[in-house]
Amino acid sequence: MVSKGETTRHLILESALARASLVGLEGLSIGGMAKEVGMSKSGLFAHFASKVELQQQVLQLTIDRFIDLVIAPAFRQPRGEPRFRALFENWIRWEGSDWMPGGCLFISTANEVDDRPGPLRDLLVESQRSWLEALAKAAQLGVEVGHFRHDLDCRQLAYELYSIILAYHHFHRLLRDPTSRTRVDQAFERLIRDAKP
Amino acid sequence: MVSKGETTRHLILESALARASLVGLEGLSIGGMAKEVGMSKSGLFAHFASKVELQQQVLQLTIDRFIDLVIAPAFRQPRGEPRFRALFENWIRWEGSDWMPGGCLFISTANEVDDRPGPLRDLLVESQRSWLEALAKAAQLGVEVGHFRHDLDCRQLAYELYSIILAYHHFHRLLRDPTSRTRVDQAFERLIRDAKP
DNA sequence: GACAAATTAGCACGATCGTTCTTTTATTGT
DNA sequence: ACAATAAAAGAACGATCGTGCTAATTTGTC
Repeated sequence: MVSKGETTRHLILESALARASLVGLEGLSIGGMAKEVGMSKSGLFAHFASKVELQQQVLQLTIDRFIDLVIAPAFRQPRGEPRFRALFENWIRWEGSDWMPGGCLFISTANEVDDRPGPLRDLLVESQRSWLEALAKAAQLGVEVGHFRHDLDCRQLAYELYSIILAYHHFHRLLRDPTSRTRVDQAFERLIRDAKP
Repeated sequence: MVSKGETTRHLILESALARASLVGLEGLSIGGMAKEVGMSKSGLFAHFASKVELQQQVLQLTIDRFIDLVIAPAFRQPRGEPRFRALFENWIRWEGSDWMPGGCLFISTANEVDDRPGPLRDLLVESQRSWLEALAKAAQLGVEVGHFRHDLDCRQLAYELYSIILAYHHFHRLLRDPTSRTRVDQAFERLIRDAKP
């Protein structure tokens, strides 16, 4: 049976994740989170060794969820173009997840920690690296299967896929541009077209 | 003659801009800035009506500088591909300005305010819109001059140019990827190639 | 249902936050 | 140089920050 402590710890992390998406990981405050889950500051804090520990756990939870919702289902698609497309579509859906009401936590955290060495930065950098690796690998499989050209620069393709997602996030969330979804789709099709033999 | 007050106000804004690039506009604190310019909290604060007023002035200063360093020099280039290339190159240089040691203030501010209505958000959104307008206009001139194809979607081109710059920022600053400059150049060339007749 | 262990609350700490006063110091125009 | 004015400092405010301690409460086990 799962202990009470674990249950409330997950509850706290869940609430913190939603909040962090709005105000950033650095913007989280113990008092604010305590109010949101309806318990005392010290009662909440007792579940973690420090604030940065809590932030790490929130980020790790987000990483795990990204694997579950974006990567894993895509890797159940046939290798090559279908899988690559699934990665794109799941990623776009991820950006609009309703349990991240303030937008992608990875992107906002990246802007917070890119100049602040520490465990948060390390965790994010490592996860981003392996995500890029996965993207490049999926493209490479597309080459081997014959969907993409043989001289395709797979890492470059990963870079450009990443770039159009970042722009989607930027335009959609900051400018509230209603055409942002169409724009990212067009950019993706151009990406695929140029990757074909 | 320029008054003493104006001089120190500019000094404060200059220091605040560098600091904001590292910690974000929201991360600025009156006490911290006072220490950095070597004056008292209240002495510094007396130059502004409120903190958000100071933040607005920092952002406006950055906007003015962007016009001076990126837009204006590019618009002195011949219209068409040369001007479009100049916009790209100046923009890339902008991202590495040494007076913004923590990276582009527009990008970090975008992530901070995209869910927080207020004067900061309004100012940023408006400036970003007109920047996109300027990019699309430059592309349109390229069409009229015959450097780009007649059926080119200029706004889409602006979107994709923006996207590769965002990725450059992300990879360069978070992952410290040494290939990021090569990647963005390759992406830009692909952009230009696809835009040609 | 009693006992041990785990979980939560209450309270206080030093520090820092933005902001408002009053007082002192420096600059300006004549 | 002197008076008028602008600029900077000093001190204090209520609030909130992360964190440590102790006491009360709830949970799981026999």
